[in-house]
Order: sequence, then structure tokens, then C-alpha cells
Amino acid sequence: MPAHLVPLAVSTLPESCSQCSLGELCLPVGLSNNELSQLDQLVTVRRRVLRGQHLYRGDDPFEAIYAIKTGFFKTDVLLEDGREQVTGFQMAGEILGLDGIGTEKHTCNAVALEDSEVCVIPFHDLENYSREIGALQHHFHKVMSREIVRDHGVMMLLGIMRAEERLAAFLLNLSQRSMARGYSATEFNLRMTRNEIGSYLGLKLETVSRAFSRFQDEGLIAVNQKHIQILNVAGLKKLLSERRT
Amino acid sequence: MPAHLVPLAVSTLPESCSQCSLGELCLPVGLSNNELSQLDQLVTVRRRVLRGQHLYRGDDPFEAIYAIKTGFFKTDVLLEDGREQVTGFQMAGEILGLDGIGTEKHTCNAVALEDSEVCVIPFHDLENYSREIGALQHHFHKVMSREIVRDHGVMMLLGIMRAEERLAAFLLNLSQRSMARGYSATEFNLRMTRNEIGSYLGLKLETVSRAFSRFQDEGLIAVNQKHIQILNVAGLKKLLSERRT
DNA sequence: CGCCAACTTGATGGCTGTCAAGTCAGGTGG
DNA sequence: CCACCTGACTTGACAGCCATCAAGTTGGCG
Repeated sequence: MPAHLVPLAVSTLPESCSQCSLGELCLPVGLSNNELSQLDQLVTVRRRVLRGQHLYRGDDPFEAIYAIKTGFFKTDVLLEDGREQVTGFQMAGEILGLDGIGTEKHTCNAVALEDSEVCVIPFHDLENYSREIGALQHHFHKVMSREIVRDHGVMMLLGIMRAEERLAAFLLNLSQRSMARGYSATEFNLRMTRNEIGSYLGLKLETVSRAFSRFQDEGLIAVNQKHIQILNVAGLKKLLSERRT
Repeated sequence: MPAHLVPLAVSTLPESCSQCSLGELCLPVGLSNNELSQLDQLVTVRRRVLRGQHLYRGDDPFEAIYAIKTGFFKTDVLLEDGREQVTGFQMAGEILGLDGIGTEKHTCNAVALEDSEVCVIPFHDLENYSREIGALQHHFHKVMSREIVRDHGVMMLLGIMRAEERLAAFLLNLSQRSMARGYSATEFNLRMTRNEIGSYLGLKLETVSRAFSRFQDEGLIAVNQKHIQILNVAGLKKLLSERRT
């Protein structure tokens, strides 16, 4: 359908959880139709966050968690001396803000790496609905648990992998999440800078750049600035399993 | 009271959550007496885990989470090639097993580093009680959130700190948790080996050993095998804040 | 066209890993 | 009781990976 024929309303009307195309990637997993319509009452506000803007900052009061509807975020923690540790990159369907529940303040920053839109889920309301909808409660617990497991994976990256292993794991992870969202598993645009990748992987940007170049020389990937094409998935995976030391 | 006069029943009778001395360190935070007695129905089984034994292993089916009543644990993830990443050390009052909720299988190993006892909290029951007891639900969410925040702290350790900074942060963390449990903040016995500390901190055991020695030379701590005495808390903290690069 | 941020690439250095030897503490068995 | 053994730890010498410093390139944007 030519662009001028697409009804404007499709993109401007509020879209409910029950109609959201993200579906199983987000919170509404295994809910009945009736329960889904309750979710629509829980999630009534959406918020646009332009590239470079903060969704929240460390120390902000915690009031809601956020489901990414469109866009791409990073979360990071800053040390007093200015050093940054990127704790994660989040894409559509993933949940932001879980760090704030424990202290009722956010403990990291969430920054949009491209123009994004998030669904605001007031946390107090979520807990209320969770008490009525067992499936929602259970799924929320799963989301939190998976975040913990994901963090353990990052610890392994940082604790025992070498530079090229870390970058290979990073690319394979992006590839897999891209595929889960219906995009290409082998070709995508990085939303983050080399510096941000490095901060996430515990490396300096030069090291990230060099690893990209080496992967390209070896025919594993094709790099053109932020555009990445994975040419040899098996080769990347092999980097992870084959340990010499 | 001489040992032979201590009523045997004190140590052998099951002790309920409502009588547990750990209190605020564990799950029962901000519960009414009535709610506490409900918790007593939730937590009815305790399990002894001797030093070196596993509480659970990766891939075990997930059925319960565990509150440490006494003892000390480590959690770790093993790579196929045998390398180990220790993801955390847990002491009395802390919760184990949250990693398993998301996939219904445990994703790491939990090993007792001394003879320990845990309270078994069947997860399905916990969710049921959570739906009735709002304070329990909320506190459980806080526990999970704090685990995520803790993991972010480890990422910072691994991602941007140098060896001595990591070890200083580690010692200060142990000190603070020791104090929270009513033990000395400045003197304690390490339950883990240098190798396990190194795995947690992303360092080799020799590096850990050298850092201990340097701290001792500088008068920051006194080390005698596993016995650690912190002589200069401020000095250790200074190591964290003063960054030269 | 010019500026700037992001990136690439090279040269050098340092922190930590690796390898090795030796010490120490605890436990076992003769 | 003591010799022995083993695992944990310490310390030294050396090496390698990655950080640092530096210079140059590219692409986007006013």
C-alpha cells in the first residue's frame, strides 16, 4: 500500500496491549482475552523518548517500569570520576526500570540510542493487577529472573572471556534478538558507538575496533561503520567454544 | 549457660519464620503478626547442605527458592571447557535460586562453602501467598530487584576496575554484610579460596594473593590465611575513589 | 566547505596472566 | 607421634593481551 493511503489513525491512535504486535516478546504472555483487556487498563500511557534523551536517571524516584514499544536503549552506571559502565542494551519488547524496585529509586540511567517509544507501567498498579492475574504475576517474575540470568551472562563475558570472544558473543546475542523480532539475523545496524560497546564489554573502543577489523579480515563479518553483516555464524560461535588457555 | 544445660529442643525443633532471628535480613519484612504466621505455613521444610555439597546445580528443575538460615554459599556458572565464573557469595538471610524462575531450570550451581542450612520456599506456594499478602509480594520484588542491582555492581567491578580496586570493593562489601549480621565489620574469616575470589573478581588467584600482600604491606589489612582484619577502612575506600587514569 | 564526532590503525607500555618453585597448614596413616 | 601428602597459598620471573597515546580517515551536518 502506498504511503499516502495508509490511514493516519493507525499510527496516532493509542494502541492497546491486546492489539500490540510485540505480543509474546513483552509482558502479555499466556493471558486470556479477558486478562489482556485488563492489561489495557494497566498500560494507558506511552512516552516518546528522542535519541540521546534519558528515560530516567540514577536517583530518580521509581514509579513505573517501561516496556519498549519501538526503539533502542542503553542502561549505564556512572562513577564519580566519569567512567561509564554500560549494563545493557535493550530493544523492542524488553522491560526497563527493574533496577528501581529495591530502593524506590532508579540505580542506573536509561538513554534512548534512537527515537523510541515506551509503554509506562505504573509499578504499584502492576502489583495490584498481579495479585488478580496469576499469569501476569508469574510472567513478571520470569522477566525479572531472566534479567538476573542475563546479568550472569555479562559477568561471564567480563570475567573470563578475551576481547574477541566478548565481541563474538555480543554480535551473536544481537543477531539472535534481532531475529526474534522478525528482523534479519545476519544483517543489522548497530545503534551504539564503539565506545558504548567497549564500555559494555569491558574493553576500550580501540580494542573493539581492532576486533571488528580482524573479524572482517577473517571473513567472519562485513563491517561498514555501524552496518554489520554476519558472514559466518559458525565461525563466530567457534570463537566462543574453542579456548586455548 | 554451660552447653549441657542448653535445652536440646532449642536447636532441634523446627523454628518458624515468625521466630527467626534473621528477621529483617530475610523475606519477612514489614509483615503483620497475622501475615507472619501465614509465612510459617509457606516455609515448612529446611535442608542441611554440608560443606562442598550442592544445593542445586545448573539444569536442575526449578521448584523452590531458598533462604539461607545459617552458612555460606557460592553460586557459579561453568563453561564447557571447565572455566568457572563465580557469580556471587551468599550469606545468612540472603535468597538463592532466583535464577531458575525464568526458564524453570536452574541456570547456575549453588555450593555450600561451609556446613549450612536453608529454608525451602516452594515457589508456586510463594506466588500464591504473594497474591494474598501484598507486603510479601512487594518485598519479594524488592529482593529480586536488589539482586539485579547487585549484579550491576559486579559488572562495574569487572568492567572498569583494576585488580586492587576490585579486591578493596570486595572486602568492603564483605565487611558491610558481616556488620549487618551483627558480626565484626573489621575482622572475619573468608569462607572461599583465593581461586574463588579470583573467579568472582575476574582475576587469577596469584593476582588476588599479590593484592592481599600489597594491602598488608601498606597497612590496610592484616592477612593470615583466611583470617582478614581490616586496619584502615578509609584507606580501602580511598582506593575506590581515587582513579588515576 | 569546514568542523566535529566517530572510527581506524600503528607504536609502545603496563597490568595482569602464565609458569614455576617453594612454603604452609591440615589431615592421614604407619 | 611424626612423617608424609595434598591442597591452598605466596612469591618471583617473564610474557602477552589490551590500554594508552598518537595520527590520520571517514561521514554527517550546519
